[in-house]
Amino acid sequence: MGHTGPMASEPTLLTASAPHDSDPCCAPIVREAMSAESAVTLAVKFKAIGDPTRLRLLSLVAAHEGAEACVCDLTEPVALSQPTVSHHLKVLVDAGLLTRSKRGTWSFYALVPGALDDLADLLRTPVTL
Amino acid sequence: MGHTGPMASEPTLLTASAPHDSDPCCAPIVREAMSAESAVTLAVKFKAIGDPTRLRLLSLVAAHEGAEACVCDLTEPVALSQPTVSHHLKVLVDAGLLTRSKRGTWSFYALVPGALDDLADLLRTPVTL
DNA sequence: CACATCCATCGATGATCTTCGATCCAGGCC
DNA sequence: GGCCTGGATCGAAGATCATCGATGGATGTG
Repeated sequence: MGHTGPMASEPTLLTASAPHDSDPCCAPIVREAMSAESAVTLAVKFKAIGDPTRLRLLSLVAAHEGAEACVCDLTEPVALSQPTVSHHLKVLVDAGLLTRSKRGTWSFYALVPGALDDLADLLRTPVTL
Repeated sequence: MGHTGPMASEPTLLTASAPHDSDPCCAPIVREAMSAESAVTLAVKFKAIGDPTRLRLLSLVAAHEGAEACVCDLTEPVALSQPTVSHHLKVLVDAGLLTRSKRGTWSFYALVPGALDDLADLLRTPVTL
């Protein structure tokens, strides 16, 4: 589906700022630390885990036997209907955080290896302020 | 404001799963790796950075001179109105990611030290699967 | 073949969110 | 005091989202 890239070109959240200006406020230049496109791409991923249900689904999948789970494993713990769970799983797949593999009648969802770690790296502040 | 806690009691996203069951699907028990309350609390933080505008605001504040910025510094880079920028900043403050300090007429926003790193730690997978 | 199970997709509905102009409050300045 | 500026708050409009029941496709079973 084209979502398994290691998002190599993603800049870190905080790039170094250049020392500048001396006014107390409203400096004419404000260097844009993050491009608008990168923000959109990144926001999709963070928005995917910015929902309690999807956060629990992610956790349930990872904690499940074999680090994968099918939809029928997840509907009961989150107490939501099957279409709703399928919808949330699709969001997570589209965000590149989960993979779907069909075996027989079942669809098994599993964590994309390193996807969460990549997100974690982007949140790291480069220097302790 | 009560948002500067190090969220010590927050469990990691992925707790160890107990080996169990042998059916291919629909195991009767699925241990809940993350409580519903933790998911809600965490989702608030991730939802806060799950928006392109807020992601850029966070980045702009961090990259700004002195690692702080006022509203008038941010409206132009994100090309949004002042009320909208104030709203987004409030969301970030409520999520515990930014602090607001009023000096004179201006409100200066700055990163909460360690807040992003705490989020990053929660995303880390405990064991490489 | 007939039937059951698992699941994705399709509207629809109600809630939440984003954005704005208008307004109001607080400080600084004449 | 009067005036200006920075910013928070207040509705309101439009968009997006979460959730569901209903449906249909795909696979396995009798």
